[in-house]
This record gives sequence, structure tokens and C-alpha cells, in this order.
Amino acid sequence: MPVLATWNVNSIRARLPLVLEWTGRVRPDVLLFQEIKTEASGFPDMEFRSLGYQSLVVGQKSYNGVALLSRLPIHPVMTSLPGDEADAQARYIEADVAGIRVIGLYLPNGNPIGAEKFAYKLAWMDRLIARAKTLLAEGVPFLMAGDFNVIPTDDDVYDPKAFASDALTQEETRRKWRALLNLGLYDAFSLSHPDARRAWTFWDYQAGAWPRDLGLRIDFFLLSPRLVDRLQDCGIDREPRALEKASDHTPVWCRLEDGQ
DNA sequence: ATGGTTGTTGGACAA
Repeated sequence: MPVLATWNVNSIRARLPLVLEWTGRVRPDVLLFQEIKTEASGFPDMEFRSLGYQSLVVGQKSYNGVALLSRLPIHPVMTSLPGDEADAQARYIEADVAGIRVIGLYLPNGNPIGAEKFAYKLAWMDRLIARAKTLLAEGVPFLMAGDFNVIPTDDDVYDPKAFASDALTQEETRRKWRALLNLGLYDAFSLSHPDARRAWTFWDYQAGAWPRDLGLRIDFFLLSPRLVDRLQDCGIDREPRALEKASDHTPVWCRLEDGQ
């Protein structure tokens, strides 16, 4: 019954004590980090190794950066999203762990809309859809997890009007999100908690968003059909968001039945 | 409230 978790840590070095405490206590089998904000050479490998984790890091100085940690052997597959050789941003990691193709991603924010950052976001989503199509055609059981920077519906944001001109709510963004799911992927949290409300995964640092519980649901586990059959539970752990020096995101976890 | 906060970095820029 492997447990996987995803967490946008907003700098692994600034967050290290908090993240190590959580990891050592929860002990997920696989852990996906986003926004580690460091090159691989600056990633605290040893601290996680002492907790029993191997690591695979796709780093970048100052911005972005993703990592995959695991207590089981990691078999790397890709360290960038196919479809644009010129894209140097560290936002994608793909590896086989325990017979599952595990993909960790930090989808571009895309603000402000109508400029090149938004075009990059939409193109990145097209590339992600293409990757999912390939994996489905190959019949590989896989999951995509991370910070998707998409607010799929107005129920996934505390105030839709306040985000009407935000890249995360644009109809083009939502259409591509639906196109991805309509390939046959499933949002594990929604399956496990169909009646959940205000199940935020992110609260801005500003304007008392956390104490007022004004958040967004933008971190997800998407499962391929063969993994949906193994889904036991999926949850959002709000506790780390309440701590001093918290990330603005909180971990999302997913428990699967053992495979054959 | 065209503000507010945090992180990287040592001035903007990203979120």
C-alpha cells in the first residue's frame, strides 16, 4: 500500500527543518517536491538519505526545480517534458518506482494573461497532454502529481470574481485541463471526497489568507485508469501550513493498493 | 487598498 505525496515547498533550503520533520513522521514511500529553487548541487540529499530516501533532482538556480524522493529504488525516465528542446525551465520529472510511472510537475503559473508567460503555460499544457496520450497508448500505469497552477472550477477558489483575470481560471486554461482529464485521467482527491468543499491546497502569504481560510485547490494527483482501480484514499494535510516558516502550499497525499 | 508577503538575492522578479 504505497503512499505518495506532493508538496510545493517554495524553496527546499528555506523549508528544510519543517519538511524533514513532516517526512520523518509521515514517511511516504514517494515524495514529489516542486519549487525547490536550487540546482541539484544545492539539494540536501544527505538529510533525506538519513531518513531512508533516494533522490532524483531536476534543479534550477533561484526558480522552479522539482525533485522525486523515494524509499524504493528510482528508475529515471525523463528530466524534462518533451516537445520543446529550447525549454530550459526545471518543471518536470518522470521515473519508474515500484512498477508505477511517477511524474512530478510544476506547471507554469502563466500570469499575466495575454503575454508570453500565458502562451508558455498553454503550450506547456499541450505538451503535457501529448505526453499523457503517449503513456496511455503504451499502456503504462502512471500518475501525474504536483502544482498544476490550474483552478479547474469556481468551486476550487475562495472568490472566483477576485480571480476572473488570473491565468489559473481562464477558460483556455480550464479547457486544456479538461482535455487532459478527458483522455481518461482521474483527480484522486475528487474521487475519494466527492462532496468536499473548500479543500484548498494553497493559501497566499498575503492579506491573512491562511487565518481567513481563503485558498485555492491547485495541487493534484491525476491517475491513469489502471491506477484508479488501486486508489484507496487521497487527502490534503493542512497541518504544515499552520507552522512558522510554512510554505504557501500544503502536502497532498495518495494511498494505492499494492500492485501485482 | 494598482495593496498585501515570502524567497532568492543583494535589485528586481516571481508567485
